[in-house]
Amino acid sequence: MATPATPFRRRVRAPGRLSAARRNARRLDSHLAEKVDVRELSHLEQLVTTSEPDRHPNEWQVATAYLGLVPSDLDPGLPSDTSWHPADNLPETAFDHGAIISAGRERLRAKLSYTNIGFALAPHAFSISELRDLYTAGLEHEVSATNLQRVLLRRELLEATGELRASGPSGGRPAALYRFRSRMLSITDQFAVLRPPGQHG
Amino acid sequence: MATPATPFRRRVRAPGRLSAARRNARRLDSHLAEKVDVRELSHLEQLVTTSEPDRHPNEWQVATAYLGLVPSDLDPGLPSDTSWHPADNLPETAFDHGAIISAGRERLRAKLSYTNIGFALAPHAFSISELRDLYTAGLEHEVSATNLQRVLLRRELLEATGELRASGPSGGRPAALYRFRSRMLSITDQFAVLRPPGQHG
DNA sequence: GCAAAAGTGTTCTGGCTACACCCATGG
DNA sequence: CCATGGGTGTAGCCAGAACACTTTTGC
Repeated sequence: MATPATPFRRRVRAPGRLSAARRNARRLDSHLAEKVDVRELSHLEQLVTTSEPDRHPNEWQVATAYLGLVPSDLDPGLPSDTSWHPADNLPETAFDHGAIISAGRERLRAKLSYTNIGFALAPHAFSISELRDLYTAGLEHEVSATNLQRVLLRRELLEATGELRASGPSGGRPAALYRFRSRMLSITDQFAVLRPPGQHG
Repeated sequence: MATPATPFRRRVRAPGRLSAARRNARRLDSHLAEKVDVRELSHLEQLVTTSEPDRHPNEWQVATAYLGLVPSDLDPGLPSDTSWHPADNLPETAFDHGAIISAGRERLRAKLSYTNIGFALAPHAFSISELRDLYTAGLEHEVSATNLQRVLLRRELLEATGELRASGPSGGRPAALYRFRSRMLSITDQFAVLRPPGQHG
């Protein structure tokens, strides 16, 4: 996937500003909300905290990075000084921001395997191939819709809604729609791993 | 394993004090060192940062928890107001400390599967059954020395030193000694998982 | 009919677990 | 010689990957 319109994106630093994902450590709910409406985030978890004693002349500053996920059918508005960037086409980043972004992607990648975190990326109802695209982007490797469907059904993470999506202008069988059984993050399969193609397993 | 003398332990709060693992966020090297000599830690990684705006009347306090590992053949000295506790027989913990400790154990458990982090728990040279005890404690489930040996050799994490450990007073074949090939933490097998017994796979 | 997209049936794989068996030492 | 602890050989298992094939739509 060459990430044309990667379905998940991550807040990064806009020129001259800290993004919402990197505010000074203060009360989370009141300050992340300055940039993105936290209520639109389907998942939020802490990544790392860095202290940068040199930045400010009189006091140590502590910055905490968060990973926030947004369902693919939402596009939260941002203030004009902040913007979205596809995760694999980021502008230059300063300091350790590159490492933090890697950590975020890595965290998502891992949790896609053994938790139901997909619910945080997906709309309430979706076809398997739509979900496949989300997993492909999150896992950073190709995923087969065929197998994804069976893995997630076997694990009982998904259930069919009974609805069908009308087929597109070029035809094709209408897709059955599914939803996540639960929208609470939980470790559903402690030891499960989704491997990239070519890594037989 | 009912944890008789669990070979890994974790700093926890002693009455009326924060342990070294939970100091206020300041420069790490200078403040963890107040309690434990950081140079004795074979591994140190950040867990979570919590801000507790209510604790101090005039300022927000930010506390960062770390997971530090010590090789099983060392026993770092502590100040008299601090002490070691076996991880599954802890004194009462306050606030979110219980969750933080779980997070630490969980982190170790996960990394034992897909990294070479065992080097941080083990002495420089060890027998497989000694290592097995460390893995058993860290993974929190029984581990077969037989299979552990082969898994870690196949992954090329271990190498034989060529030395033998003299057999004990009750006899038994002398154990071959091994060492970790590398003592730098690295993700050696991204998709590997060590499962508990009874979870065929 | 034919292309496109979705879905099903089935086989294959490989890393890990399980288990039977062999080796070296002490007393 | 036998108990004890260490080590090897090999079979079994199963989640998930691979792939062939069937179903449903648009034109």
